[in-house]
Amino acid sequence: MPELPEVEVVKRSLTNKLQNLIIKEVKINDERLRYPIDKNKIRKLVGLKLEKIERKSKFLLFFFNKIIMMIHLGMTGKLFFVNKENKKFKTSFYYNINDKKDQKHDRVVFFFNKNQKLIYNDVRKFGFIKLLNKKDYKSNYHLISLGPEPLKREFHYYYLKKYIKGRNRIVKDILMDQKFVSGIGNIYANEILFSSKVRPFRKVKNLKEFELKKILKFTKEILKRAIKLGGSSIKNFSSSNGKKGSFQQYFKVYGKKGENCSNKNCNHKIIRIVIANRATFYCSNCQK
DNA sequence: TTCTTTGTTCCGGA
DNA sequence: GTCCGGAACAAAGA
Repeated sequence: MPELPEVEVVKRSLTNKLQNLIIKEVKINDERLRYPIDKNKIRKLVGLKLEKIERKSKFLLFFFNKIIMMIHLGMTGKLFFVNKENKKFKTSFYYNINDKKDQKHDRVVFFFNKNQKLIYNDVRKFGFIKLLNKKDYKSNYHLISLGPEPLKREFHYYYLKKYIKGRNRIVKDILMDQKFVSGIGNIYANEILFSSKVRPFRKVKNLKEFELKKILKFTKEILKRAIKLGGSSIKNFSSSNGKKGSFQQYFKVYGKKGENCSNKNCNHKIIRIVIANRATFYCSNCQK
């Protein structure tokens, strides 16, 4: 579930805590993630200083001298920070260190100096950790074909117009296409289209200029607001007794099948359909 | 047992 | 060759 806003929140919070610390040990509990972890490469991190953390699309990039560690959280990947008092945090969110259910899925533990730890936890193991040298990084196939970052200036009307020219695809599909724009997944695609008042299965070639401009505007607005609110936490996050991201409180359609449309003067119910095997929610009255 | 969840890749057909 | 849509895949919980 982590999409651009959640990954950005993780990046910011970890930067505060881990920048300039040195890795002392890496413990692998389970290397069988989406791609098996290269144990030899990951051990080479020992002794290196974490210089900075960046985010590209939904990827986290941990820069060490000569080595870059790329982490993708997949569906259920989480990064926990554990401070020297042994308090465990999910990014900025407090967790119970003794929660055995959580610990079961701790796949990799990074021990830093000053008694700080970073834990990669992943229930379903769809995430991955790759180690790249500078050369691999430049040609990495995950990164090389990514479209622009939606919050940057290069994601603008003329780019969009040019990209969709001659394409016969539906708008929800293209919003989630990482080659078109980076970092948007199913949840935010649903929300963006609701705010833009565009039905998810409209063909991009049939969208009017004002509709395309709304999609651009709401893409930027919704992602920014979600980052500001600490991202969205859904499902199993609710069991924690600490702080959570709160954007999910502002979902207007995602997961709202059968509920009343949130727009004033609309008494229609939110519909759920499946597009390209993905749950898709919309209001047939408000979205044209 | 079956269904659901997601991002990504793969493949067949147009 | 390119584009598009659907299926498959990963794993685990309900």
